[in-house]
Amino acid sequence: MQNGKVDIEEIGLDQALDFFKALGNLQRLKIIGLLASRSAVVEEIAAALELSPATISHHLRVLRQVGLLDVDSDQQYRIYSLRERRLKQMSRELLRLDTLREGAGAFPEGAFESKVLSNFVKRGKLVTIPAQRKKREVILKWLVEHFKREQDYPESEVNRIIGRFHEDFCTLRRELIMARLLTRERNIYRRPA
Amino acid sequence: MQNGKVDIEEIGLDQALDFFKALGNLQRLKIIGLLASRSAVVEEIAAALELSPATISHHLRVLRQVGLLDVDSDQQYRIYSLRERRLKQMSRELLRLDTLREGAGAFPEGAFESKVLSNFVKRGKLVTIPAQRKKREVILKWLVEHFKREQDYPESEVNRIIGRFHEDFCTLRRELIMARLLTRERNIYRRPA
DNA sequence: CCCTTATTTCGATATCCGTCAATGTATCTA
DNA sequence: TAGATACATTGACGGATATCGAAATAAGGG
Repeated sequence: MQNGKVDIEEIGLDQALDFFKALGNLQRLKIIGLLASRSAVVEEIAAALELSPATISHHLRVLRQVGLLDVDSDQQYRIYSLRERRLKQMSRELLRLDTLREGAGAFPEGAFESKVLSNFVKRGKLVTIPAQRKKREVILKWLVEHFKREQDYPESEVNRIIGRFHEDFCTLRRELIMARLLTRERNIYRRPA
Repeated sequence: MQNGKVDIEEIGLDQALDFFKALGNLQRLKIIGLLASRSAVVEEIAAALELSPATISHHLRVLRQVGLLDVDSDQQYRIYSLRERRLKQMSRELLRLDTLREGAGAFPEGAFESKVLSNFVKRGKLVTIPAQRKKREVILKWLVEHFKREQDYPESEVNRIIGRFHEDFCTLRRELIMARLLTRERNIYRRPA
């Protein structure tokens, strides 16, 4: 390996993908295993795995492209060897959860929610109260947005606001309390901060 | 997870292969990333990745089969979550070199060598001395097998033994010394232990 | 019970990928 | 320089796999 070449690089989702793809193949895993004991030339590996040199050459290129192999030239031969440091580095850093999290993006807040809302809210009215918990949660969160935070509401006012969207304000008010989206003390309702 | 079930299992080459195959796919990597932030149901993931629920279900099965996911039932839903311990365990143990070494088998001592020998040795005679270093090494190792270890040989005896296989015993004798397969002190030759 | 909803399974299709023969290229030998 | 050797590359073929629609399954709700 040339001097001054940096061995540690930034690892993103693409790097991880290429790495796992490279190792997600039986022959390539075997090649790694073989090179873990000693370095070798193409024909040796081909003989060991009973594959054609062309195939081995192909696999070696894949492994080289993810930085797992070093190759030295000697006469006509190219001697492949395993970069153990790289392998260890990968196994350490590739599966760090924060890396995966940011690489994958996040749940689109609104993709599922907006679908539910568009299904249950027509022309500003809540047509039915979803029976399924996950959807009901979405509706309740949407409902509670019509309340200001840290402000006192008498029960009559709560009923009036909810009543704008659905006649059964009684059920919805109770659900909001159960979901802890509203609190009640001495018949005074608040939306917590 | 059920009580008493062992979380740590033996890891072989097949396990490693399935694991890397499972992660060697962009959508599945993204799913891991999503579930690293919070657990979710199939349709949420489908919405996040803009794929059909059927496709997500397929990917989730693959990830479940390598033990990366937990699934809990709630109402009609199945809530998938990431088994972080398993992920960490895999990243620690999967790429241990000794595991890979034994899983891959070793170089078949003789596959490459026997090919060289059959090419250069005809009816017990060495037809030519291979010019290429690797093949010459094979021939030299084969030659030195005709010497007993830890035994003194005068030069005339060395020449006689080598001469049984090739007329140019002079070159071969020198090569054997250079390859340290024989040693020479005061014109006495030995094959080291 | 019938209907709705979430998920899985099945079948079909398109794409990706592993493999090898043939060809190209560089290096070494005679 | 011609010829051999080791390896890389290309093209083609076949098998694996990702994807989705449709049908089956499961679990509730009215």
